[in-house]
Amino acid sequence: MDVVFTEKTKDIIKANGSALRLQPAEVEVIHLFVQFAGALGQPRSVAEIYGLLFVSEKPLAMDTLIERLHLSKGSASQGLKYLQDLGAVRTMYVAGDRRTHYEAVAELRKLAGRFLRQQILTHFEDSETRLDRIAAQTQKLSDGQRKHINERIKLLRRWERAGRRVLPFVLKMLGGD
Amino acid sequence: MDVVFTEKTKDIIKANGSALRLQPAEVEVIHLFVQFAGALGQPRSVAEIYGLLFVSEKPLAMDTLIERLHLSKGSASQGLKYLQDLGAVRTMYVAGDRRTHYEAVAELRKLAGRFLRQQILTHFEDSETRLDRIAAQTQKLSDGQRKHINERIKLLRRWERAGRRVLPFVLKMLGGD
DNA sequence: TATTTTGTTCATTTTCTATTGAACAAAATG
DNA sequence: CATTTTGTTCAATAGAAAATGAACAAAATA
Repeated sequence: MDVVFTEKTKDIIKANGSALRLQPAEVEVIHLFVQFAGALGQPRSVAEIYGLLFVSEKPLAMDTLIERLHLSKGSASQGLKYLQDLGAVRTMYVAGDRRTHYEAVAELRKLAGRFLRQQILTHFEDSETRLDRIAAQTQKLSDGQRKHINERIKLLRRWERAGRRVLPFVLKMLGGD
Repeated sequence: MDVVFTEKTKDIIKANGSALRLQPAEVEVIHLFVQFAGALGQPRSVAEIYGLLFVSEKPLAMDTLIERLHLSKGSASQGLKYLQDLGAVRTMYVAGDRRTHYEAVAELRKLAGRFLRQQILTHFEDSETRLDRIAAQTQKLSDGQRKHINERIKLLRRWERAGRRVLPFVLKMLGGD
């Protein structure tokens, strides 16, 4: 008796070669990233993509991610774009396959650096300008208030500087991996 | 002719004493915190509360926060509880007023320390256990896969240790303010 | 003890974010 | 050049998180 595959199964086999179902160990690693992403305010789908690429031996194409993680095309496309912009994923060209393949960038220093820069440093930058603007708006306040608010502005300036100074240090400590 | 206040106006005056409307400078400072909170995934109302306490000369009662920020009772109550648990706000007892008054804790070290501990360190802790569990689940994988996944686990362990080591350093650098 | 003040809790609603999937585009294939 | 493959974009939807306000409780006050 011939073995007959449904369309869907054939597609899956064709696209993936083998190993469709996520292995328990893979699920766990992905789950780890999903949790951590939650703490950092990153969307689940992005964490799933990064997680699967992280555990996978070889670079994966978008189709594979979609099938194995049950993502929509849109999520996969956008998630990969986001990760690429962040520098958390890089593309690899695989001979004889015209699909773009992705692999996880697994260097903590790069990851943390990019993330912190994008997420935190941005805000420092425009807070500088904003603080100047605030300092110019304190005339209408009572004496006590004005004095106090100016102290606060100074404090915020110090915080900002401290934050800036810490960053390169952190990156150095996250060093070689 | 007598001046007659509506109930509402009377209440406001009674509760607040003066200075109901937020000053532009105050709005700006609050806005700064709101933005930053966004980057850290904290709710707007919490940032508003902290922001107003931060710019205010004197500790404020919940009523005042509700009126000046147009918060609901629920948000104010929950927000203050959250900030207190985080150590970002402390209560002050004001003579002759039985309402609890709050003031912002404005020491960067304390703020950052508590926040990082609550937000990040927690996840490190249970990832430790989880990684052990994953390591025990790699038998069913192909040789290549298993080898690769074990490398990844080692890497994650190093990341975790690096993260832990960085924290006290950061706090020391955020030092005296 | 009745009333007011102060504050919490939590079910419901609102608001915001992430995800989906259809429509579209560009390139490769036959 | 029609078709398939690969991928992007974006309006609509689903889902999650935050805010609301009514109900309740505890303590102070009259």
